[in-house]
Amino acid sequence: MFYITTAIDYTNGAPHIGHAYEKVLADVLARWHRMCGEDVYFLTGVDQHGQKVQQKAEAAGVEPEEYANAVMQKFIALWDRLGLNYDGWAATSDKRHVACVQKILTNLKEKGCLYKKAYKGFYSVRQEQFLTEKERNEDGVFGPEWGEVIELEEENWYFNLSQHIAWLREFITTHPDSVTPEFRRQNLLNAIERAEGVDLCISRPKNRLSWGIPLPFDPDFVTYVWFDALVNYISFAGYLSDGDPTLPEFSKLWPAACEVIGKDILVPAHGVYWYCMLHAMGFSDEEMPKLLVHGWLNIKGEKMSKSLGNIVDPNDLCDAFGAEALRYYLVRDTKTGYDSDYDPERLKMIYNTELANDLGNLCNRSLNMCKSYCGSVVHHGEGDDELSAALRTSLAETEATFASCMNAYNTADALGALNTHIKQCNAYIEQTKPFMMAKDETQTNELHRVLFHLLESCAHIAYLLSCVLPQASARMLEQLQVNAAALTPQTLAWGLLPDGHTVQAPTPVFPRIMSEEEKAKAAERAAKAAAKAARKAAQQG
RNA sequence: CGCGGGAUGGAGCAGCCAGGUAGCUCGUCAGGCUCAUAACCUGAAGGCCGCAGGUUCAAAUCCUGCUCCCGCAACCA
Repeated sequence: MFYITTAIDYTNGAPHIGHAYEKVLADVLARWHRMCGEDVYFLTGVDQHGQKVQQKAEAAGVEPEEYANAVMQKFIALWDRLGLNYDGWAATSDKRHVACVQKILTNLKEKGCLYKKAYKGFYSVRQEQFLTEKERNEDGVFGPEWGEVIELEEENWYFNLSQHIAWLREFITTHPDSVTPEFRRQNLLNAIERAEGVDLCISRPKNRLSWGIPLPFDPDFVTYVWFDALVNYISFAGYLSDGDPTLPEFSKLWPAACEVIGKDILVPAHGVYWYCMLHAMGFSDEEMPKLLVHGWLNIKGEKMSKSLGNIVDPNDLCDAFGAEALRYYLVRDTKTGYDSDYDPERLKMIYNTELANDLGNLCNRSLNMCKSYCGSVVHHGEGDDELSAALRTSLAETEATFASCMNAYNTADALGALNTHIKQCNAYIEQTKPFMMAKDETQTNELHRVLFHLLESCAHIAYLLSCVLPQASARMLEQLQVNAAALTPQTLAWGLLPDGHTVQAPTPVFPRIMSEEEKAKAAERAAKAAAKAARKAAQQG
């Protein structure tokens, strides 16, 4: 079982391209493992509780639940548009989740992991949190970013996080695959050193915050939003569900093979709180989830933020370039784990070169030659030649590289490998010149062999791309008349197209995206080439 | 000495862990082709691999020092 989750998005604002990146990455990985014949469960959702949602709702004059659900619809609509194929939807106001969180809290209290104590300190009304000495600025005062700061004494419930830190350090140290990439794991280890000796406050007084899950043993409090949100990975996997038929069977899913999160919520939320929560619940080292930590998409080197006003709406990109172009860009032009720069010019460039010019054009010209020269019937042809043998070797190597990269979450290099083979196919056409062979009846056999090699390559590529471009892939396979339902990357072998197989006439799957200016420039270049050809013809004549 | 990421031809990146002719994509220039989505193929120009030392027969790669950029308060993946 490959159980993959994403961070659940906070419903206090509309989704942006960063949200889309994480979900597309997870969807691509989920689809890949599904292709490989594994049982896959892909969970994503939204984090609805907490102070900020309550505040936004108050400002909008609606109930928090209504507000959270309205924002949730924006996320769902975007995920639909981007073709996310998730199996479970984790919305934290879901009754099943609430029940699970409360059971966990009850269990932890019975185990003695929770305690109530009074805390007196400086409290930021705006940020709704107690401040520590670290929050003081150089002048020894709390800066204006905290708004009004008052001294407050308050009782709250605490989770004995500090009791688990020694175990956590040992676990992370001895489990190199717990956090990917490696340098993020080092970040976490550094953070653990600093996290010592502090317990986690897991409650908020109801008079301050009502939009949350009530503590089952103390009705004056609701659960701290992180303690609530992190539980989604197990609550929606069926943990403590008493066989609820609307939820999966927990023992089949857990532990998660891959929890996809952003770099900002590794420390302390996932790397410290979550692992320690699970440890407190009684999960063993072998039952800990693995974290895949991705970087951020920056805008021209700057962090994307509401305050800078450089937020990118994925819906606009879908309008301009199409959802699949965006999917391809997000997993092709980012190195998983590291920050990348978002640049719409690059999105267009990559789409035009790799999908339109290289792959789309390859499929189109190959199918077109098959139609014109062979009545759209694929013949294997007798014998062999060096160029064709090299092409088959290239394809086999490409498929191996693609698989190993995808298994290592390295989507960029997986797609890069495919593109390299696509380029080789285009070069193979120039080298073998099937369009010349078609004019010579004695070369029919060679022509058949070349076209078969091209179309067979197209079929393999289209199939492998289905985890990134499900719709475009389906259209290519349709034109190639290949049923990919029973295929797996492991059993993918030469000969998908049987001798005598009939394909369809081509229709471009990836039309080029060009502005009027670019069209004019291209026309100018074409005119120049035509003039040159004419001049040459005149010279020869 | 707070932590971490980065600095490689015009742009974006790989190579560094396991030293040995500096690679990829885009762009530019020239040539070729005509099956194709004004697409494709070939070739060329363009880099003292941030700076300074050191180790070595040999350093983008290892070591030391330094400079610069970006994150680490909030909005926020």
